Amino acid sequence: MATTTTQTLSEENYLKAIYHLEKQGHGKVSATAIAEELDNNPASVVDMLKRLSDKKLIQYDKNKGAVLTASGQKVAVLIVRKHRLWEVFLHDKLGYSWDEVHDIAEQLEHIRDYDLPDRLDKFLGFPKYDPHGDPIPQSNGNLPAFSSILLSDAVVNRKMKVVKVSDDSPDFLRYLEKQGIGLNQPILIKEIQEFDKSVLVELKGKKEVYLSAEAAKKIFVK
Amino acid sequence: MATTTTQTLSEENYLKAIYHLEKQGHGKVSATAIAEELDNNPASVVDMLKRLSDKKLIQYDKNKGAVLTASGQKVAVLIVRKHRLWEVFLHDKLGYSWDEVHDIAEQLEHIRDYDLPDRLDKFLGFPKYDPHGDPIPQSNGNLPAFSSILLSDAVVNRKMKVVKVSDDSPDFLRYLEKQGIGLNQPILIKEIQEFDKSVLVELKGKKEVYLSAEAAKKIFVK
DNA sequence: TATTATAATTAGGCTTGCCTAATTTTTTGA
DNA sequence: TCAAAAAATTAGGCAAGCCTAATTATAATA
Repeated sequence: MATTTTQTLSEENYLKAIYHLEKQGHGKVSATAIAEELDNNPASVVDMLKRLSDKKLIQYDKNKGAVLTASGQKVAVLIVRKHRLWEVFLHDKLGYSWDEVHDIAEQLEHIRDYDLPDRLDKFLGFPKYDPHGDPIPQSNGNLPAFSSILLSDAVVNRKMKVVKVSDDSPDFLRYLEKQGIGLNQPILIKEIQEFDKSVLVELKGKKEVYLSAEAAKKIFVK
Repeated sequence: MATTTTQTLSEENYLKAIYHLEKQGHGKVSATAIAEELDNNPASVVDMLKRLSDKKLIQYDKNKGAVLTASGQKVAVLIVRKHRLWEVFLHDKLGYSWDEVHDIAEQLEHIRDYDLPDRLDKFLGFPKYDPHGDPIPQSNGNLPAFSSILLSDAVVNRKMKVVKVSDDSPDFLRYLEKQGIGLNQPILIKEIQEFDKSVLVELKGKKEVYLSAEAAKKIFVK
């Protein structure tokens, strides 16, 4: 009974937003949280949640927030898969830097073709992670295993490797770039300041950099 | 004074349609012709022509039809460039057949990024023609030289090569495929029937095929 | 608990881009 | 030239998605 309907661009963006918010796990996915994520008005969100509910893509209850149904989840995961595959394409094949790929992938993720994600996946050599270290959902919807800790939770004097950043905004990524921090790069945590939780790390070439607590909370290491 | 505004998806499709109709040169580009091309209602077309006129992307006069302005032309050519580059990507890199690429490129052509067309072009090795033999506009808007004649206008007993088809619909392309006709393929025109203008051609392996006058009018040879 | 702040909802409105039906204009050809 | 056919336009409407402003529920706190 796979009544496979199609989603509008806007519906896809809502499902993706709900998926990300569920994943982050800051409690229930409220209308306000979605509005903030998508930078639009709570009243608009209520409209859309109604529509997504009617289409059985989510369950919505004012008190419990929005929850993806199995089919909503499937749609959302596919969008994330496409987004991350396209990011790899843009980065690896077209030479875009990691701070440029997100916005373009934001458009490419909506391209509809049954075969395209798998063909792209194969063409790219079945990558496991995107240029920000985020795991790429497989064709079956599974996410590759991924273990890491926040840089802000790391132990001093341990050699680690940057494996993911959880903020793909150009501003943040360019800031990291400027500090000399990139994906898969070894770093040594020298000290964590007590008073402001800022982290002093040593990069290749003995270069030392202070990262604010805010930044350290967006960097995952292993 | 390059007041570079952005077009909606629908506006882009109208500009592209007008571009193609201008190119075909069946006289003026009327509202009805556009409606037919886009498979929508003439009343809707009038709406949109008004909007495109206001934005100075076209000039519209009921009697003279729609004509792209310089800036409208620029937008249209870029869309065509993107469409054809993506078709090459889908065909050459992802292994799609020539009847599958059009519909996906129809979506990809709307992806917006200043650098993308040029980067894609470079990545693909600066192709001159798409998988249907249509010339790809260069970065500066120029079209590569292209000389060919319609198969229906060809002379009997001449060895020629299929260089372009002017109908990218899957049905037509799959029909050609089934007949054994593909791009860059040598064919010998054996005879043209007087009574129905159908064309008998010889393909590789001495295989002989009758093509209807309608089909022959959509195949370009050189 | 009562008050206040926050969240959710409702009502009403806007733009885009499409539609149908009716009307007017233009073209064609008898 | 004039009637019929074709093309263009106008009027009125609709759904998707967004908005603001006003209202109602819920949660937090003095």
